[in-house]
Order: sequence, then C-alpha cells, then structure tokens
Amino acid sequence: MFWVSQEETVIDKNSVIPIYYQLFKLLEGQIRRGDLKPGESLPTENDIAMRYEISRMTVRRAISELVAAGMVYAQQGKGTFVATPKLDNIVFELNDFSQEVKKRGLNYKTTLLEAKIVRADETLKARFEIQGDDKRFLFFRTVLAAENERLSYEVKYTIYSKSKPILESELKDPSLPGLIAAHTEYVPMSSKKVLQVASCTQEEALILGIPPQAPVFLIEQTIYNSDLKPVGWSKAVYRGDRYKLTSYDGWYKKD
Amino acid sequence: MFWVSQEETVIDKNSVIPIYYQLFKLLEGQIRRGDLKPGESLPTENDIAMRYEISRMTVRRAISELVAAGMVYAQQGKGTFVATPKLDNIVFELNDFSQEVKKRGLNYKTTLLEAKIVRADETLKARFEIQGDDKRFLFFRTVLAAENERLSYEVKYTIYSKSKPILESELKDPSLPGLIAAHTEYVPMSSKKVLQVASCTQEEALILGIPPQAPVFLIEQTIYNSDLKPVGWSKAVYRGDRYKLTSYDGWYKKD
DNA sequence: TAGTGGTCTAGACCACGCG
DNA sequence: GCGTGGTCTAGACCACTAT
Repeated sequence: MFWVSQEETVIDKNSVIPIYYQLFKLLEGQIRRGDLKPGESLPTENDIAMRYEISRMTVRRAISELVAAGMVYAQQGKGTFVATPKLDNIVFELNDFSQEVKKRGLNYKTTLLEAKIVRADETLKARFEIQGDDKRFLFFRTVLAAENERLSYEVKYTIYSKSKPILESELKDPSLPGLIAAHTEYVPMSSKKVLQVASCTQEEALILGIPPQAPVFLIEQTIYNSDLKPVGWSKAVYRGDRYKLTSYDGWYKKD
Repeated sequence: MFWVSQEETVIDKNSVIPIYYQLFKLLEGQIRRGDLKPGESLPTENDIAMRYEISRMTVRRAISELVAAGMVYAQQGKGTFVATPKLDNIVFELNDFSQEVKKRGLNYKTTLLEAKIVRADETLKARFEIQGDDKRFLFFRTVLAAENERLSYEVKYTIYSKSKPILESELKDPSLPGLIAAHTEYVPMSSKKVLQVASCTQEEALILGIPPQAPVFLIEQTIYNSDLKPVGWSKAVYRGDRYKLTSYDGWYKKD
C-alpha cells in the first residue's frame, strides 16, 4: 500500500498533545465522517504505525480508546472493524437529584424534618439482615425544596453507634453514605438503588403539596459495607411533574 | 524498600493468564481486603515492577484497569492512591425492556396493532425538525405482553421512503433503529431517551388493562442520524406495577 | 504459512509536585 | 533536584484466523 496523500495528515510528533490522542481523533473523525463505514476494517496496526512513522504500541493506545468509545471492535487474527452504533441501551445517569437541581442554578434547600433514635422493628431487622432486638437505628426525615417548592421527601436509616455522636453541622445536607461514614464504624463500599413509579400516599402528598395519588418517582437505596452487610437504607419520593431522566446513546459526540 | 515476603506472591510469568491481569487481580484483592485503604498510596510503578520482576509498562496496564474500575486514581508527580467508593451516582441500565422480560424467561410477545402511512402534522414536523408538507411518515402501534399480561404500549414514527417497502416479516418485533435502517436511507447513529412518570390516559388504561390514572413509566425516544437529524421518534408506556429499574454503584463485585 | 491483534520488555524522555 | 506518573519506542514472541 502506498500513499500520494496531499493532506499532510496531521500527526505532529512535537505537539504537546499526545500522539495517541491525535491519532484517536483522526480515526474518530474518519469514522464519523463516513470515510470508514460500519463493518469496514481499519488499516492494520502495522500499516498505521508505518504510515505515520510511530510505534505500534502508540497505535494500539489510540485504537483502545476507540474500542472504549464503542466505535470499533478488534478481533484477534482478523482485524479491527468499525462498529454499528448500539442504540438499544438505556443508561439513565445522574449525579444525585440534588446535584441536578444545583446544576440548574436554582436556590435549593434541604430541610431536616426529624432526627431520632429508633428501635429495630421487624421491617428494619429484615432490611438490615439483623436478628437481635438490641440494635438501634438513626432515623432521618428530610425534604428538598427549590425556589420554595418542595420537590422530594426522603427517609433514611442507619445503624446507631453510641461512640459516634451526631454533630449539628452534619445535619444540614445529610447524604446517606456521608451519615454512615460519620456515625458508624462502617465504610460504605457499594450501593443498590431501585427506581419505581408509584402513586403518592396521603402523607407524601401533604408534605410535597401535590394531589394524593399523583405519580411519583420512588427510589429505595441500600448501602453496603465491604462484607456486603447492609449499613444504610433510604426511601426517597420525587415529584413526577418535576423530575425526568435523560439518556444519550450511540456515538453521541460530547466535545 | 526490601522484602522478606514469605507469601510467594503469585505472579506466574508462564501462565496463560496475562501478567497484567494477574497483577490487577492481586492489587484489587489487596484493596478489597483492606490491606490498602482509601487514601493510601500504592507502591510506585517502579517498585511494583522491580518487586515482581516485570516491565513497568505491564504494571501500568494493570493499574489502568484499576483506574477504569474506579478503585484507584493516579496523580502525576505524586503517586497512585486508593479511591473512596463513590456512591452518589445513579446509573439505571437495561438492554431494552423487552430483553429484560426475555431474561426472566417469560413467554413474551409483541403484537402489532396498527401500521400505516401518515401525513406530517404540526407536532410531527416539529419533532422531526421538518418544514414542508410533502413528507410522509410510517406509523406503528405495538403492544408487548408476557404470560398473557399486557405490559407496555408503544407508538413509533419514522420517515417514509417509497423506495424501501415494508416486509411483512420485519413487522414481528420492530425496534425503532431496526425499522429506520430497513425502511429509510438513514443510518441511526445516536439516540436520546427521556424517562418520566405519568398517570396513564384512558386509552392506555384500556390497552394495558389497568385502572385509569394508574402510574406508568413513560419513555420518549428520538433517533438521530450522523448529522443529528431526527429520523425516528417513539413513545412507550410501561405499567408501573410491573417494571422497576435497578442500579448498582461503588465497588460492586461482578465476578 | 502468512497476517492479524494481544502481550511484554527494557529502555528513554517528559511534565508535574514537592522540598 | 529528585521522585512520581505520562508518553513513546523498537523490537520480541504468542494466539488466533484464514488460505
């Protein structure tokens, strides 16, 4: 294969931008423009290395970025091929509903309605996979409001430790993992969240100022320590008319 | 730094398992066991390379896997440190509601209620960012049922091309990207989905066999081609009492 | 057997953080 | 200035695919 290329193809070895990144962008552009179409094969790693007079390892680094982006796939012994965009995934992603509100630049405020120590009832014992009756739990009820409108209501439980007192300052915006790290000897390691839709209860309707039976998001969260022991549990209700989740898929361009 | 280690630490250079992967697992285990705690630094890349008599590039490959897993982070000039598990993300992920049903091993079936060619009204023209009145669209209404219970109802639109006839066989389980690829000259490249909660309409209640006003998931999807031109649109309604989304976060162990 | 991607090496130089 | 991680090289051998 030989080249009479007149487009002096843009790898600047003396640039501060890493070579692998320049090459990644170059190949990405060829794929997005359609110079390389789904199913077609990229030049071999050796071809690319020789073409641009760079090391094959550097070529591999660039290609591995394309693989990570889902734009190509490699097959040992065969070659590297342009992928077909996968559009059948749904990945709803957000950093926390309250951060979402923050991002929109609204005045938001978390209000602590109640904080107390409670005994274990059967439901709690089941949720925390605990047997004895001696355990006590910290219990919180909070409301999130933005622009004087109440948006969500949350109850949280975590295991109570006498030795770790609650500081007033920490009650301002208590996230569940934060509470656990501060008031128990446990280290939060993983969490499970389940999202459902529901009609809100009478109590929730009153707190959020919406009609009874109004549709709401409901997120139940369980926090685990490194032994997969549940060390925190929360249930949050979000107004259905104020929240939505957005998902982008395929070769969506971010930059 | 010197070593009197008696635990002959398990890097087998002649194994079929790549060295970088062995090292990745070794370090991952040390972190999960708590030998290395959040905030602590890993040995330097050179230390690890010398300790196990392997190349520094191989060490870097192992560490980059840890970085990708969110378990460590590297800081140029300082070192590599064990991360604190981030538990404030919510990533709801599924491969498609119908695949979800499939996974549960249920008998599921997609039924085509209606398929026709429609003219562009104002709403459609807005959704497809189109101006003239000459455009026509393919319109589909489908229902998904499992174990003889109707679970979801979906309407789909895509731009109509005379030259690409609809094959009967393709109507059995028509996914929106599939329809677009088959019946238009467009290549689906990216999609945007918005998830909301709602109370179902009278029509939806009848179709799904649930009470009017019952809470439902509502997913609106727009498919784009490489020019970010909308080439498909759908709206799906899912029974709130039959669907939920689950999210795992932190150092959740998969294997 | 030839060609592909996958792993690995033993160096090198650089940018950055810190004392 | 020194130690750290970040990039890059010019080879090497291997596993896999195709012919």
